[in-house]
Amino acid sequence: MKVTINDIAKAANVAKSTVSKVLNDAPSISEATKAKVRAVMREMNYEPSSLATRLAKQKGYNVGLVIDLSRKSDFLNASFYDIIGGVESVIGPLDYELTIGNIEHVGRERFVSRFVLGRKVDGLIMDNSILTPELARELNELNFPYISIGEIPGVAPLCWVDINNRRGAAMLASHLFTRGYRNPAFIGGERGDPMFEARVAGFRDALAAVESARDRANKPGFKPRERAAAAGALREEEIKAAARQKEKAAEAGPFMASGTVLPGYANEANGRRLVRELLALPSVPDAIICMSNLVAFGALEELREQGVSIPDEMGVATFDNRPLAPFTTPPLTCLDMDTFALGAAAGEMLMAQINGLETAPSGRRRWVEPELVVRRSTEKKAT
Amino acid sequence: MKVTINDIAKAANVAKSTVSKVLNDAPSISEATKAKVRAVMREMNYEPSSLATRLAKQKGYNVGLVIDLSRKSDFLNASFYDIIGGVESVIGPLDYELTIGNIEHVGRERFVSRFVLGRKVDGLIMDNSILTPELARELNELNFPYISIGEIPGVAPLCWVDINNRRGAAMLASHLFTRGYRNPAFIGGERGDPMFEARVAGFRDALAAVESARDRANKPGFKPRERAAAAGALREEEIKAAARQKEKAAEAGPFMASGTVLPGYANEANGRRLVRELLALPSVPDAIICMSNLVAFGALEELREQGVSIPDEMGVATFDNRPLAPFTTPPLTCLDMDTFALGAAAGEMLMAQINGLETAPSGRRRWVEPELVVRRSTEKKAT
DNA sequence: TTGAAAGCGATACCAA
DNA sequence: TTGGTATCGCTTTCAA
Repeated sequence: MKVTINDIAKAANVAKSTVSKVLNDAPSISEATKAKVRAVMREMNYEPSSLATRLAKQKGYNVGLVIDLSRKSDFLNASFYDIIGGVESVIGPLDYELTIGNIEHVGRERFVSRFVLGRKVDGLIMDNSILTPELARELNELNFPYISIGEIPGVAPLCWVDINNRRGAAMLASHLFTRGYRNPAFIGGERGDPMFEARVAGFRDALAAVESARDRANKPGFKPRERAAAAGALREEEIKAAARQKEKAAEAGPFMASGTVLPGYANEANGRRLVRELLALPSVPDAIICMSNLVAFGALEELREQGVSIPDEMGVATFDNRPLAPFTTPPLTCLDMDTFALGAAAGEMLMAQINGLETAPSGRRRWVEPELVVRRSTEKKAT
Repeated sequence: MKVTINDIAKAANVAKSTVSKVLNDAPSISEATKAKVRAVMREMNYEPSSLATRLAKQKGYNVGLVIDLSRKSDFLNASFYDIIGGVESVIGPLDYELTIGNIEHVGRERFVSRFVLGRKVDGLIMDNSILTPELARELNELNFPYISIGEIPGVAPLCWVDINNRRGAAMLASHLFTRGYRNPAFIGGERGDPMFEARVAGFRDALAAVESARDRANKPGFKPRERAAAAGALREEEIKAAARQKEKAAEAGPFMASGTVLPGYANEANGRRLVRELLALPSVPDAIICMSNLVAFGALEELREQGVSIPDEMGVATFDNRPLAPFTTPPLTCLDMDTFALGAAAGEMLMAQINGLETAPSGRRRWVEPELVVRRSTEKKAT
């Protein structure tokens, strides 16, 4: 039925070890026999058994992508295809396979044994909701290669890739300032969630940069660049924005960003609720940064119902381009995340680990930079 | 470093064949030795090598899900996570793994050899854009188990699972009639695409049922049920709808459904364009069924710009609930597809094939029934 | 440059 | 109820 290395050896009148060498293109085999053997292989439609190869080579050529199918993360859900695509794009050409593991059925405890000790895979990729600090420690002890999608602060020798959420939030806030908004708020997300914390931190970075610009506005020897750079990881455009904001502040009176942050599970209902809270504040913000598309959608709805005009009275910006940002009324200014690149980065780091390319400490984490997509929801008329 | 069956045998003072039997819980082994061996295994943290097991058993315990990452199907993209979840939910508990294969890197020709002859997997799941008739024939010849997601008309002994698109379209159209719309059109989709053809067929089923109801309206012995059932695969509610429509027709004058179908690649721009075409028709439809969310979104935009009120002057319904239907203005009536169930069905059929459960011809295809979700876009005021 | 034989880590059949 | 041994299909020394 199925043709094996022995069949080829017999048919080609050589030893099976010779066939094996031809398979691996060993330099010790003459071109003549190589050609002969290859001809036979082609003729008999031979394909080596990957199982046998992997057993003999003691290498799985397989990486595991572990997911928790019981938990429906909006983000993962929408970008899963892209992440897989990214991972595949780097491991595929290296002849590695991708197997999907569902932690739901395996169980958190038996998980390590099954995948790692059972040598099903040579490396693991998982998101930070699965990769608990304990699991990380266990894998570290076993010296087993793995990558986390999403940062995990605290666990020491850990490799991760993540969207640069902190910079992203700063970009969003800075964009709002550039557009003339003066008091942005941040809504949605849960305390303790690393992604939320990173974004809030970025939000504060931008506020600090702008405030610092204002404070120094009239002092001699003011250097907005250095100031802003010191306040957080800001880019040149953002620093320029801060400088411009400085001038605006002079014209438009005191700068009042209160930096309101209202957490809440990121769904539509909370988007609405948090906007109501915002509108009841003593100093009502004039712009909102939303944790997710759903929050933003809820916010948009509520603002419409309350008769608040977007973008003139209130600017709205959000994280993620998908699935809704281009399709709301008005379309939402947002941060587009390159999730394919995220997957590819994870794949690359994992391959580097597996193949023992010792990663310098700096190479142990990789940020994928988000991209600002400007749409009508923040197109404030020039004031 | 890693502990194997030999280590266990030595440590437990038994033959390795005995250990193997314990591993497989063979009845011939005494409880005493089982307990002893198991204790040793636990102590030594032993986990059998899946590679070795699979080689020895000559079974891969692995199914391949083949995708074409270069092609971005909106549908697959959005539901990929769910489909995977569905597949996993049935194969996981059976100790099968899921490996993702990207046909982009493998190449269409070398694909069969790699996956099938290379015995990487025991079965294949792929969508109908990958599973060409030639490939199907090849797999049939090899007697290799595979399932197509999405029907492929024509290829004889082929297993597939699919959303019941024909019934879905009929449900949508029938819903429109029930709501008092009288001349629905269908826009978007490409001729030759099985999904498009199936939906158009369902659309016509519903038209035929209603027309038949009208034709017989005043004749004695009219039996709407039998009539409608004969016209297409319609459900009871739909038949009732047809009957009600009959009465409406009597009050409201002649029934005029022209059954306009306007194909076009399913994107936003075509949604707009096709709506313009619709509005220029001699007999302008009063309702639209859209091939996809993007088409529907374009349609909504265009209608708004043209000042056509939804749902009063024009009803709009669409396929798919995701990603936009709940979030448009007005929210879209749609057909929600249970893609998790689709994946699960594919997994079940594949497992049945792999395990040689001879599937009766009737079991060779499985429809997943869509669900109608009614929203404001078709809430015509009672006339 | 080629071949023979010993693994890789399990399973499975046949004796004991 | 257990143990010995061939086997799965390929790789990898080590001799020839």
